[in-house]
Formats: sequence, structure tokens, C-alpha cells
Amino acid sequence: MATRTTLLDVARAAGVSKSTASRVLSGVDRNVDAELAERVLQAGERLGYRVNAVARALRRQTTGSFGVLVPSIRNPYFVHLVDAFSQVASRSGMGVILADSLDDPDVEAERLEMLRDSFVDGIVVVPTSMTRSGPAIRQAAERTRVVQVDRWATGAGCGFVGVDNAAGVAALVAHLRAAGRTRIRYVGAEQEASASAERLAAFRELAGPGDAEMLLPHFSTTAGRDAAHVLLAAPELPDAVLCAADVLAVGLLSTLQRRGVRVPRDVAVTAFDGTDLLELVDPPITALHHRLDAIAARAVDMLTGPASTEETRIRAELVVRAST
Amino acid sequence: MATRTTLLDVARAAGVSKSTASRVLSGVDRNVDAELAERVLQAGERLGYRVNAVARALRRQTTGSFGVLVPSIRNPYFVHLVDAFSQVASRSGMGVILADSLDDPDVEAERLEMLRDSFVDGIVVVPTSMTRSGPAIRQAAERTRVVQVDRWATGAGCGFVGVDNAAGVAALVAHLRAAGRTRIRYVGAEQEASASAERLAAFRELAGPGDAEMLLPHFSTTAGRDAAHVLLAAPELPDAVLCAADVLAVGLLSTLQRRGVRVPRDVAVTAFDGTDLLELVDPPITALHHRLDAIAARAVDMLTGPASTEETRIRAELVVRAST
DNA sequence: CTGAAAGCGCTTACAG
DNA sequence: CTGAAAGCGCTTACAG
Repeated sequence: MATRTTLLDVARAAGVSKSTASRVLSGVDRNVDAELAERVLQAGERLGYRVNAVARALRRQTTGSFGVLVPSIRNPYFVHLVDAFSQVASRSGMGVILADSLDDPDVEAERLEMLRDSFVDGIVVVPTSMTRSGPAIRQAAERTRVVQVDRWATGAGCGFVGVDNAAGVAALVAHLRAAGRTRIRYVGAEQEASASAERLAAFRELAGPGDAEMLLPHFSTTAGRDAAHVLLAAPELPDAVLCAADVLAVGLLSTLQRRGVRVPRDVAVTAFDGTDLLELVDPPITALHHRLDAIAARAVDMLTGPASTEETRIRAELVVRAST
Repeated sequence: MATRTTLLDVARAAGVSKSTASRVLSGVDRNVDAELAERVLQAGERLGYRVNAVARALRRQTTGSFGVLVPSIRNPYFVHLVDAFSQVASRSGMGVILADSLDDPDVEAERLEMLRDSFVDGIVVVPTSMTRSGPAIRQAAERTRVVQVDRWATGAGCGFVGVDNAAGVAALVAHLRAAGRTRIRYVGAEQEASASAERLAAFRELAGPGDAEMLLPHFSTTAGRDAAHVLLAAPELPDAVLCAADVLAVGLLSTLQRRGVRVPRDVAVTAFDGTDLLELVDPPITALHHRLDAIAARAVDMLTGPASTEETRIRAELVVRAST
């Protein structure tokens, strides 16, 4: 904690100008005499020089960091998403600042404002609500670059990168039909998220006479168990279930099995949001695996590239496992 | 995303100097003529002025933000801890930057370096390992203020704020003794965390002839269930259990109950790290409730005050519930 | 290839 | 009470 070594200190120690020291240390200009460069590097090392990120940011007019705001950091799916952003960021030498909206649009608005006024070049946001998140996002987008990821909010007025939900549902349904399933039950939850709404709409589009849907109050393992109880109470079981989220599928599967239902023989189980969770259960669950790295890479491109309100859809990959 | 409004823009629009505009807008100097102040405020509002945090930070030599690095953001206890820091921060107009070490000392070292070279005045860290986190923390502490929270690492060479584990164990044991319990089983887990080591040491100090201990490979609900199975397999049950973490207690309680053990009649159950989790089960579990807000407040004081390697212990509060 | 100088947007002694 | 000026630590045209 002694007073920090500055670029000037290094330059003096190496007997060069600040300009030259900067060129060497920032690695931005290769045209420096090898011997001078070596002297600068040595001096920097010896004095423990670290560039002052604040000064650099002011001069360069960019912080090299972006914020990532997710509805809830406790949801494993978002943890994976955040991981994907961390990796894309570190690959391009950027920093990421993480924040959580506690699933509340008001907290989200406050966090957006906080992020926009802090040390970021832009913000990636997964909106908490399709209907209520728009205004705050639009406001943030007036001052800094904002990209919506995974879910969008109406009136946000900024770009979006997410999964192609319609294609995903179509792939799952086609897979189930090919296995002869005609009584598919769609199990979804609250419709605050645009992704949920899109999945349900796509399912309705494709539903046949034997298919049906069920909506739960929220996405959780417990809700999945409840769904299983509802299915078990009905006179006839469906022959397949399409869960809008992996946590639902895990809860549903275990309860069905405990009650003697054979998966996949009696009921095939499938899900969206394929995280590791789905491989931990027995049988592992067939699911759409989101290309989170591709989503993150594209979002960062949009954040750093020219402004746009473009919408990018990335196809999820169907991973067939023993549950179907 | 038009070019940002600067202080100079506001000053011109209000017909004053940058100095005056700054004094009004930063709210740091009350000695400004009321009418001028009003004009500046109006102009700022009209132009949508927001101070440039980077420029302010460079000039003030402080960012007004600090980093919080926890072992795992998925652990509910750390989520609570992070919440406490967020609140203390916003109360004093500071920002907090959140990071996660994935329970890995190597990742921790990398994150520490990243935080120290970014836009923070200091770092709060919950070390992943008592034995392995020291060097990286010490290194970070050479360049920026660092405070350890909840756990400490040997050789870290910086301040610490945490729970008084010895007093906590003593309170729990006294509570159980007062209820006539003489065969207490301490259920702990890995000893990488200083808090675990302290709790176990304190228990050994107080243990009577009927007491015993059991160490599990890790802290989790599953480990708690495993512990219950071990207890059930023995010829005689203990009459009380002291769990070193709440997740252990929850898993243990449910498995004991499923096997017909009555809580608290047959076995009283108690825990450390009292989060909401403990109130969700039936019976709710008696536990030490950590004063996370006090811990966070003290840590931020140490971060912003003069450097010190002081150690502060904050007493946990014993919350008696139906499990004892 | 190198250095002197300007300037990023603020804040704050300093002089008036 | 107000403004002109300096300066936080960098980077980068610009001139040589």
C-alpha cells in the first residue's frame, strides 16, 4: 500500500520518456528499440508497476469492462450464462461486472442505473419481465450500450440475443413424434419471461389433438414435483412431457418414478435449458442444450460493435438421452 | 448514445464556470448562490447530465467501489453475505463489484488480481482455503486495501472480520446442556475453512465424555443426509446434534425424521450459519444467527479507514426454535 | 524510432 | 461566493 508506482516512475528508472514507456508497457506499439523496451520492462518489473485502470479508461474512453445483470444469481441456468460471459470476456481481455436483480423489476431498474453510472462500456441484461422491464432498459440504453440476452422486454429498444425457441420446440416435438408419442404434455410456468411465452406459443402451433398444456406458478424443482402429482391424479398419463425448464423436468421425473411410472417406457421426458442437472438424474433427460458460449460471444460483439437493435437467434442443440 | 453531456456543457448552458457547476452537481460545496445553483440544476436536468465516474475517480483518487470475492455464489450463506455488503454499500453511496472463486484457490488468485487491477478501492475476500489462499491475498494487499471476512487464511497479512466461533459453540453447547443433553454429536465437514477449524476446536474444548464428532467430506444437504444414516446405523443415537452449517442440519433433520426419529424429543438439532433455510423445515432449527450486517459494516469501515491487520469478532445470536 | 505536448472530464486549492 | 488554473495518470497524434 505504499504510494503506487506510476508510469513516470518507470520511465525515469529506465531513462526513457513516458511515451516510450507507455508504448512498451501497454503493448500497443511494436516499433520500439529492443534494448529500450527491455529496459522499460525490467524497470516495470522491478518497481511492480501496474497500469492505472482509471487513467487509462479516461484517456482511451473505454473501460474494457461490461456489466452482466441477471434476474437471479441462484438459478443454475444463469450461473452458466454468467460463466459463458466471463470466458468470452477474458478471452478478449475484458472484465465483467456481475449484478443480480433479485427477480424484481424495481431492483432491476436500480441496478441498471447503478451499472450505467459506473465503470462499464455497456450492459448485458436478462430482463426479469417481458412487460415491466422495458422502460428501465430503454433509459439505460440512452446512455450506454445495452444488449438483452435470453429474454427480451417490450419497449426496451435495444438489441437481443437468445435461443430460437420456436425451432427448439419444433425439434423436441419432432423427436417425440418420431418415437410415436401422440399425447405430449407441455409443462411451463409463469409467463413473465419472453422465452416462456415463445415456447408455449410454439407448442400451441404444433399441438395435435392428443396434446395438452399445464402452467405452474413458478420454475422450480418443487413445481416440477407438483406437476407430476397433477399428471398422476388424472385418469390417463400423457406419453411424453415437454418441460419449459430443466428444474421442472428434474422434479417431475423423480416424482413420477417414485410413483412407479417408467421413464421413458410409459412417459418420455424432455426439457429446455440443458444444464448439468439433467445428466445427474437417472435416466438422464433429453434436452435442448443452449449454445451459451455462442450467445455470449454474439452479445459481446453487439456490445462492442456499432449500435443496433438487431435480434439474433441461436439454435439450441438437441441432446438425446435415455429419457426418450 | 449521442455523445455524452459533459460538465462543461452544463456550465455553459447555465452560464457559469465548470467550478461552480461541479460544486453544485457534486453536492460537495454548499456555498453557492441559490439562484446559480438552481440554474445549474435545471441545465443538468435538461441536458441529462451524469457525472463521468472515470474522470471523477481519477481526480478524486478513489472509485467509491469495492470488490467482494466469495468462494461460491451458489451457497445461500454467501448470497446473504453479499446482500449485506450491497446494503452497507448503498447506504454509504458506494458500489460493489461481485466475484466468485468457484471454491478454487487458483481461480481465487486470478480473480484477486483482476479485481485489484480494476476499478475498486479495496477488496473484501472470503478465502477459499485457510492453508492455500494466503499468498494471493497477501499479494493483492500489497497494492490495495484488503479485508478478510468470515474466514481467514494463514499468511494473508491483512485484517479480518468474522464470527466469534468459540463463543458460538459455547452458546449452543450451553443451551443443549441446559436441556439435559449429554450426548452431543458435532457434525462438521472439510477443514479448509478457518471457521470450520475454529468451531471444531471449540467443541473439543467443551466436549464431555458422552460427546463425539463426525467429519464429512463437504458441506451440503446430501452430506447432512449421509450423516443421518451414519447416526442411524450406530447402536445408540446421540441426544443432540450440533451442525457446523445450516445445509448439513437440513439434510440431517429430514432423514432422521423419515426414519422415525422424533426431533427434538429423541434428538435435538442445532446449527451454525442461520439462514432462512432453517425456518422452512419442520420443526424449524435452533441456530446461531450471524450478524451479517454488522460484519459487513465493520469490514467496510476497515476497508475505508486506515490500514490495519486487526481482527474483529462479532458474536452470533442464538435463536432458539422448535428443534431443541 | 523517440519525445514533448495535448487532452480525456472531472475536482479543488488558490486568488480575487 | 466565483472562476481560472492545475493536475489526477495515462495514451496518442504530431513533429523530428
